[in-house]
Amino acid sequence: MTINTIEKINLFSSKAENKIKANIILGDCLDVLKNIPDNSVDLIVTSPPYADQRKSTYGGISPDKYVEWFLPISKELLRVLSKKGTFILNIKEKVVNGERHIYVMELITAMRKQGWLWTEEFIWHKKNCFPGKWPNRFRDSWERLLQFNKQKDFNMYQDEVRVPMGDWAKVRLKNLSETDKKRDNSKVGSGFGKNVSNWLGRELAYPTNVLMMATESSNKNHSAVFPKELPIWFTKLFTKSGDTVLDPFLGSGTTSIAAFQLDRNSIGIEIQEEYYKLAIENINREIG
Amino acid sequence: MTINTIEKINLFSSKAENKIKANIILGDCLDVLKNIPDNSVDLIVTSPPYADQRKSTYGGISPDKYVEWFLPISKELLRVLSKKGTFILNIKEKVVNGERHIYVMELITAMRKQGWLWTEEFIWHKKNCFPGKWPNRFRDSWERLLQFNKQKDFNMYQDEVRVPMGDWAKVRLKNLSETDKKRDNSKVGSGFGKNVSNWLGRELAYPTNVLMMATESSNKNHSAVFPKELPIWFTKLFTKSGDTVLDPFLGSGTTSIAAFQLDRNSIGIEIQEEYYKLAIENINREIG
DNA sequence: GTTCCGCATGAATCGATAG
DNA sequence: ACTATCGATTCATGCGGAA
Repeated sequence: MTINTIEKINLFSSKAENKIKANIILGDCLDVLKNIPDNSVDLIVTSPPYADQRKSTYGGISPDKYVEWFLPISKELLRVLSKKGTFILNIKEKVVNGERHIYVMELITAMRKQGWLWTEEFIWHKKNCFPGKWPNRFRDSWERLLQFNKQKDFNMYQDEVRVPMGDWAKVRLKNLSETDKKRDNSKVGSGFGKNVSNWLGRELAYPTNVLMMATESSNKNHSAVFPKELPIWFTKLFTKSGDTVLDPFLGSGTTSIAAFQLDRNSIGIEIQEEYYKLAIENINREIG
Repeated sequence: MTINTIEKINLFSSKAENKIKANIILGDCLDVLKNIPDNSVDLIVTSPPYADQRKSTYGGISPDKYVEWFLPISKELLRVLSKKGTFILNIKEKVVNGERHIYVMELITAMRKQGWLWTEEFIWHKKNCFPGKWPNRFRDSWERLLQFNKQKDFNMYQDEVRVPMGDWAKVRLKNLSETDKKRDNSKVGSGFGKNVSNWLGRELAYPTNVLMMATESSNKNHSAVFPKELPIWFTKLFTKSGDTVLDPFLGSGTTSIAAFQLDRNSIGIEIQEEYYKLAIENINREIG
């Protein structure tokens, strides 16, 4: 197990420990998780390898064995999550033999038996989904974002993600992507809090449980399936500054970057060295 | 069991029997379905009463007994559906005790055991969802449109639902829905097939499995929960002219109207006399 | 005949109150 | 304690009336 820690001063903290730490860890998450204390994480956001994906890494989890593979991990996640914390699981069942496989439904059932509450199911509506054409199926342009909690009473900071009234997705995405480019050089970036301030004066509304976000395809080094807006949105919604965010399947580092920029501590675990290095590289680049 | 049949000549049919029939039937669908021959229906589109809804009618199906209540019906539906036919089930689980209930997942599992294939899950993204604010939950703005089939090889006419490409399409579609309503009395209406013909010359794209449609809210006589675009879309996608569409929970007649306008035969079953009469009224008004 | 504004209206959910 | 009912909350939409 190798740990790489990136630190910065949290200007807004009044605590003695006023540093924000991003820990990037190389290792199998099942092992690494066992070293994380109980109730110490405020938010878990992750997009685990899908069934039959990333074969080289996890030995090719077949759809039929997906639940069996994931349950020991979710058990550890349940342990490390704080009482009022939230677990967001990005997942989508694949088509097997012309039919949608039921491992996601089985997983929800099994996790409920483990003690998780299945609080909500958000939809990630991908505007630019994977192209293609099949005789009996249209392109799949949505994924599940399953919300699990330990108890009914969890932390939720709804005001942090309010959006202008009307067609919020369009306006928001447009502003966001434009600002995103400009902000590339600005070191102070804290998500798109800045943009929201531009909207003051307009009336704000609470969003719904459907998130319309485009996938990021323009990344040269690695195609981030998970757009940064996703962890940003959930981090703002379910944590406050100084909290800790965990991603047991970090990939190229998106979750950690989002957390770091929003002044949240983070723990990112990645089993593959190539991605581990890439994640460190990416997070260092993002903070300038 | 009372049957009301509305007929019209199918101008495009070359068959000897060139009439299109819309049968509206008053009765419990479980009884009525038993009189429908095997493999005689090409598409089933329905939106059954949700758990704990419409108590007066179905005796208030509790979420815990929902599967048990629905399975005998789905068994009949499996029998009457043609080999290459499709069953579209509109459903959404409600929140019970702070948690999403799992009766929908249990239903899918149980229907698979009955012999159904769970081919796909479309998302109906409702733009105007029910308002409200809660401390731990956002507004629910999507519903499931579960697609079931008898076999992997089913009829699907993808070209019938193609839409113009690009952002331009959005504007166009918006205008469309507004115009559509004004044209409520137009006798020729066959969904927005007419409009598609206006788009000839434009580049067309296949849609995805996310449908963005608003609920029709302020209908004077009775609010149709199911926007007409929904059965229109699925009827065009999964049937051809002269085929038969079935809705065992007809409500105010939306499915039958869509089928009739698209030159498909239809069977609509409704248990409540009030709705039955309303459906007949609505379909007669639609055809002028 | 247009466009603009105001209004009623929902496949809901939570928390409190009452039996 | 556990269930049943009720009020409060909130926003996209179509309709009707007015300029």
